[in-house]
Amino acid sequence: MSKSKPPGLPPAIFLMGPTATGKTDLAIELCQALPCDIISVDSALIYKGMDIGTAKPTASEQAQAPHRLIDILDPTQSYSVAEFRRDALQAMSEISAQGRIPLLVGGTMMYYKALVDGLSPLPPSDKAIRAQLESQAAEQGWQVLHNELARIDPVAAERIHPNDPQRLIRALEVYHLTNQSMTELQKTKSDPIPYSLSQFSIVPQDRAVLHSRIAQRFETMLEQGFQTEVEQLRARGDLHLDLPSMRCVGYRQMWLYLDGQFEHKELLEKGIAATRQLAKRQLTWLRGWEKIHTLDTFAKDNLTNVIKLSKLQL
RNA sequence: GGCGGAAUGGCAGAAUGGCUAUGCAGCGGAUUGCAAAUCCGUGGAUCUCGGUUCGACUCCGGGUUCCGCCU
Repeated sequence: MSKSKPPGLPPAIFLMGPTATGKTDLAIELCQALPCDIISVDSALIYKGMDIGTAKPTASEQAQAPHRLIDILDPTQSYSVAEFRRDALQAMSEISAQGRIPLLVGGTMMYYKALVDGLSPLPPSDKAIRAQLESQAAEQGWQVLHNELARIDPVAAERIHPNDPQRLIRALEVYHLTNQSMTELQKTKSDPIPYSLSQFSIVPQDRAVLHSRIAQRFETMLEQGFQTEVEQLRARGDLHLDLPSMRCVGYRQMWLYLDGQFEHKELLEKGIAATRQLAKRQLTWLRGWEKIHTLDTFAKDNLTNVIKLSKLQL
């Protein structure tokens, strides 16, 4: 073990990137070359029974390289960034303790963000308060809630748009739960991540190529029985479109298709478009990301480069 | 071949003489316990040639293409 960094922080590797760019393949190669253990950073792979539509690593891929934080929840459940951060840090410390390197792989960029930068001591969500705020909005309109937020937390109201129910509810919820404004609480932040990070993203250089890979992959999912997978989830009877799991890209569109909301041709269009939009948002996160090495999906020397660039910080 | 109808942005689709809708897709951005979520912003069009008119997506004529019906 080499140790060139005075603080002696253990190493960790991040492999980020939009959907359909080859993260899993490279991660498995890395595991064969370095003493790495994979931690999934993906808000959809956490769900059991959602395999085809999430492009979950196959059984044989997982046999080659076990992934942590996959299949940890039932689709009726929900997860959160804070839970992810807790679970990921736990897994990272276990891996490091064994003298191995945590390799974080996935595309849920807010999870990475929270992991690297930490979170503020905000309270967890509260179902009852959310339900109450939502019914208030249904009666009085979201503008009323926004006005209320402007009174208790003008700074947050400034940046949260009145049409953004998710953030509006969260900001009000925080206040109701703590009697302090979100802005006040966000002045405190948890410690930075105690690892020496090597961060990579993998992306095809040409957007058109990314788009065609996305289209191809969605069609492959259909061939692999994606419709049946969603039919089975529907048949359980306890799932619905308001659950985070069923709002995942592809699942939502398939659900609506099975409801008879549109034709098969539109399913294809809408599923692919939703995936492209996801990729675009992921690219937006990546564009401003600090200390990142960008790899090209089609480069032949990605493995070599990751090893070389990671060692610089080991 | 004849008759009728239609041609508007990548797609769908309004506007019948004077402010060039709108939706979807695309593109850019935001992002602190649902994030594969949620939200914000945004370029781009009247098939072609001529005519009428102060002014044409709109009215008239020629052409082209498409659709339907008939022979």
